Amino acid sequence: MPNSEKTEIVRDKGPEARPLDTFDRTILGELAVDAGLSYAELGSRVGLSAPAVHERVKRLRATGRIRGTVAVLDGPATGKPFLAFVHVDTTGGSKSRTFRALAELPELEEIHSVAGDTCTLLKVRCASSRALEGLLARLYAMPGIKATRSYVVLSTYLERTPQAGITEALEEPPMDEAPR
Amino acid sequence: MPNSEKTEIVRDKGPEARPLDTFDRTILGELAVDAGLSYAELGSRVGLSAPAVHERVKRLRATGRIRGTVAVLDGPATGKPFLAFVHVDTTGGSKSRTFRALAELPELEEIHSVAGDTCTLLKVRCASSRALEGLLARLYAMPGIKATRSYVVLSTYLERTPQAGITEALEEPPMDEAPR
DNA sequence: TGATTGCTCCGAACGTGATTCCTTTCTTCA
DNA sequence: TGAAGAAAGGAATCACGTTCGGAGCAATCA
Repeated sequence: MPNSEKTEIVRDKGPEARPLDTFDRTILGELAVDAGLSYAELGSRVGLSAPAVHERVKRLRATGRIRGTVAVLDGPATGKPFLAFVHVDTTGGSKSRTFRALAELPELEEIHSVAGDTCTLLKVRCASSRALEGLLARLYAMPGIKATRSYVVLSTYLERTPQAGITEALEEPPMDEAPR
Repeated sequence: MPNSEKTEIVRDKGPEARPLDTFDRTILGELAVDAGLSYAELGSRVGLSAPAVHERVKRLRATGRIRGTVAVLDGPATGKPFLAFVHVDTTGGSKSRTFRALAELPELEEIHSVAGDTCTLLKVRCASSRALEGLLARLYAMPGIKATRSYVVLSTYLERTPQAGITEALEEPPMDEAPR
């Protein structure tokens, strides 16, 4: 199972990283689904030896393609069966201070600044609707919070971390008005 | 590093599982942040020996508290810098067929059925705004899709998988109208 | 109160797999 | 055509996951 750091630090290449060949993308695809694979198994799936995939995974970590490996907890099974998305309207003000305070709560899973009819989108997972109420109360106690609109999740059909695959077909020009 | 299965199958206790003591919750908290910890390191952090935490992690897996361990990929670094949430209005119809088709796309990260002024909420990560356009085009080609409203993410301040912690204070009664 | 049962923890030993080293091969550039 | 760099494979080493046996502890029941 691909270990975190532990190997000597490989200098972060930053933006000068190469463009991800097929091997890399296959490795990423496998690890995004199950990071508990042995290098031998991973190697046989992508068609490389264990040391070779080890080298590539090390590089994928060093270049920031892999941010880390985590255990995925089950919300309901760990006491937080209640999931909601909260749109927030804010008036100007120091959003980063507010966000930092929110991020302290383990109930907050995502905080995005979005374009649309609201400013901010939160993903909240908590124990009950009462806990959401408590969270909203805290929200309104913060400066610059104008309004919220909550979407309570009734059932979840899919929930996963970023995947490696890219559907090329989505990029095709939608209209046939010859770009040039 | 906590391995997946591999150990003999421990009978899934289903709902009869115990209520998660402090050790369990600490272990979950650590693994939700970094699943690459060795059992020895994990043990020293929670105050147990390696075999003891191994036993507990095995149980946490068997009882479904831990759904799996995955590598967290970086969207921009893997070619998908564009993130959006799409609210979808559907008229009755077989949603599960539609959802299954959508889940095939690696661009789809989340599909929730929600309560509110829309029916469904999608989280989409793709290569560009054009790809989102292509995805919306596919959406409208599906039966029962009435309207969509998209929120394009400008910047992400927090994004993580479910955490183990629970903020008890959120559960406190919001009003002082003595329940009894 | 005392004995028994079950559970969980720890120390030590074992085996597997991660990690490294080195050689070979392929590609690229002079 | 020759040289240099990168990358993959094979083998060896080493760390860690995993198991085993025993001890401590709490709860149950006689």
